[in-house]
Amino acid sequence: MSREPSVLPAVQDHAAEAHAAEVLAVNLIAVLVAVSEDQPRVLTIGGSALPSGPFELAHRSLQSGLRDWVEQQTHHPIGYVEQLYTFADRDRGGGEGARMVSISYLGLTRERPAVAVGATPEWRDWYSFFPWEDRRQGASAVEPTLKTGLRAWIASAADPALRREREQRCAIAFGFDSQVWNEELVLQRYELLFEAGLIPEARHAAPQTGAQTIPGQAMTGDHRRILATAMARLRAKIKYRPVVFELLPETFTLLQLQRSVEALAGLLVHKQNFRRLIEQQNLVEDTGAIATATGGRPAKLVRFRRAIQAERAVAGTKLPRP
Amino acid sequence: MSREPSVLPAVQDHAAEAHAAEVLAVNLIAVLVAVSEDQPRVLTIGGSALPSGPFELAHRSLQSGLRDWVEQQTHHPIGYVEQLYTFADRDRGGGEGARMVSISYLGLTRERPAVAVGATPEWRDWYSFFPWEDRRQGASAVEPTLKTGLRAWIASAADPALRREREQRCAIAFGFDSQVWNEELVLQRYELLFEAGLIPEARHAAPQTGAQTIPGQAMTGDHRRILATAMARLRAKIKYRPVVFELLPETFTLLQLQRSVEALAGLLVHKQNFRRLIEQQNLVEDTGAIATATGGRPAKLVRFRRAIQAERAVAGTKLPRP
DNA sequence: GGAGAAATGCTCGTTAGGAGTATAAGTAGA
DNA sequence: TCTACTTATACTCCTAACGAGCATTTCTCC
Repeated sequence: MSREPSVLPAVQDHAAEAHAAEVLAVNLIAVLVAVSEDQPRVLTIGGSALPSGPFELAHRSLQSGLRDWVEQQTHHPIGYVEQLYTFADRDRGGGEGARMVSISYLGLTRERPAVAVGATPEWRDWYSFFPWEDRRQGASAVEPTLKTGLRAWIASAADPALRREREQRCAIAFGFDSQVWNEELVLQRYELLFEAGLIPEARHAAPQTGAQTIPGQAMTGDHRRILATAMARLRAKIKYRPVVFELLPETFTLLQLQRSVEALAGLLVHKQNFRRLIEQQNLVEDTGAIATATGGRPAKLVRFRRAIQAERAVAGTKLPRP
Repeated sequence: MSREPSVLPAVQDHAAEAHAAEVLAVNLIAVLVAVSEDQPRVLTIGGSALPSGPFELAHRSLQSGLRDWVEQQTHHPIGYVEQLYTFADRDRGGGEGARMVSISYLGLTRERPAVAVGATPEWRDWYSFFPWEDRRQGASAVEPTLKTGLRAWIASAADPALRREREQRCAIAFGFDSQVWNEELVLQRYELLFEAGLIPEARHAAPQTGAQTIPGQAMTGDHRRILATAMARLRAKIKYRPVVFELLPETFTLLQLQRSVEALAGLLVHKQNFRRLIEQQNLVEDTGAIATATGGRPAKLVRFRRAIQAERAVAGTKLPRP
């Protein structure tokens, strides 16, 4: 939570109901996610910024403000919206004392008819911003670069205690030293790389080790961090709440469902166990239709049982291990 | 998420980077929790309001702003702070068009030397606001009143579909019809009671059924809802992150730990299984000291192993069933 | 010295979930 | 038409996690 630079000392005089409440600009930022062709996509403006806009008095509420203008931009209804995090930046824009409060949201939407590539807004594969987060083919291609960079950073620690600490944090976040990869630690990994100065945004913090920058596109301001937050939240959420369905078409096959979960988690799962899980939770029902196979035996087309939401405090789509 | 009244229609003209960003007052609200004498307490101002204050330019960040003035008020360090939710209310204070954005936080602190009762601020048992949430002695005393009220509300539904829906929501939230009580659904329960007009705050919404109001103290504005949010979050969190320790003294016995968990969850747990869980997770270590028993065989005094935080992506204190 | 209260140790049975084997039913191409 | 390949679907096995009890130990208080 140490996202804000610690510039000023703490103040003591703010039992300040005395002077009138100060006013600040409030901004809404959306991380809008869809899945197409087995890739999770995120909606960007100009390729490297998240859509964002001011919260206005005319808006009915924060959420509807967000909904309104996102739908206007994408011309698609957003099924699911949830608040992510609110933060305040001193740095941002307008000099001295200016302050903006940003409220970020995660939104899920269906795969939509393709929008022209290069257009604004544009859907981008979220792994183009976080290549190391995709481990569906095993360790990603950037892994060696990343490991080298982190090792250099660990080694560059002045005292042994600090070195030990860095070592441990890396081990947990990246699954070094026989630890397992935890797909939910997206934000921790990003923050480590940031601290280690291994990503372009960090070109001012942390003693440079001279190590090269990790592949993976940067984003405007701290939008990449916000995306990391969204990814972490979504990866956690699909395990205990059936939100994946917001990303799928009305009817789908179990494999499609599985591929979507895998795309989000960045991990492959055991097919048979995945099906068992879905079935025993009664999450889907047959439509009677059969999928025109892409190869292999045709699969039943199923649909999400919305009723399940009402029936019980729904456990959710757990995902089995690879 | 339908907390804001739907007054105005959605607006369409807000691709509005054009006109200058509008400015709004930003408020910080704290739900500060402690446990003493096996009761969870929440810090109130004037007995029925949560501490809150404006976010000011002088504050280093949102979190430190909160920390600053809460510590100033309570004269105690807060070990743990996490953001809860941000909302905007049209209604609140200064008429027409005035709008305030409120950012709520959950804070955990140690049991402190008692503050005089009746003082401001004052620590209050959180079950005095939510009597139905304490099921450590089995169903609470208010349960019959509550059940009657809800049944009346269900019956008052115009068409059968609506009736059926209400029935189901109650069954899930309150564990009617042989469903089990889920201690995490604090907010859902509150919202149902609100909708049913069974609590004082709701004295304007929903067709009154004439049923009496449920016992349980109301709070200023929507503070009771925020407290519900905090309770839900905390009850969920203690199951997968070792945050209970923030509420305990430096050294403690396993029973003390258990009682604290039970106090928060509002449920009793199986003692032996609870110990097994704690032990196999290596969450605590012996201090060598022995507790001067209150009755019964003396217990080992243990302390929380802070190291655990670093060692692994810590699973957390799971709690066994009653 | 007996009763009561807690601490602590151990067992048992069920279930969730990880992993693998086997078989069925399509498509694409030789 | 036959073969290879791909995917769907059904079962089996095994282990760890966890809910539920029983039993024993070690105190304090009558």
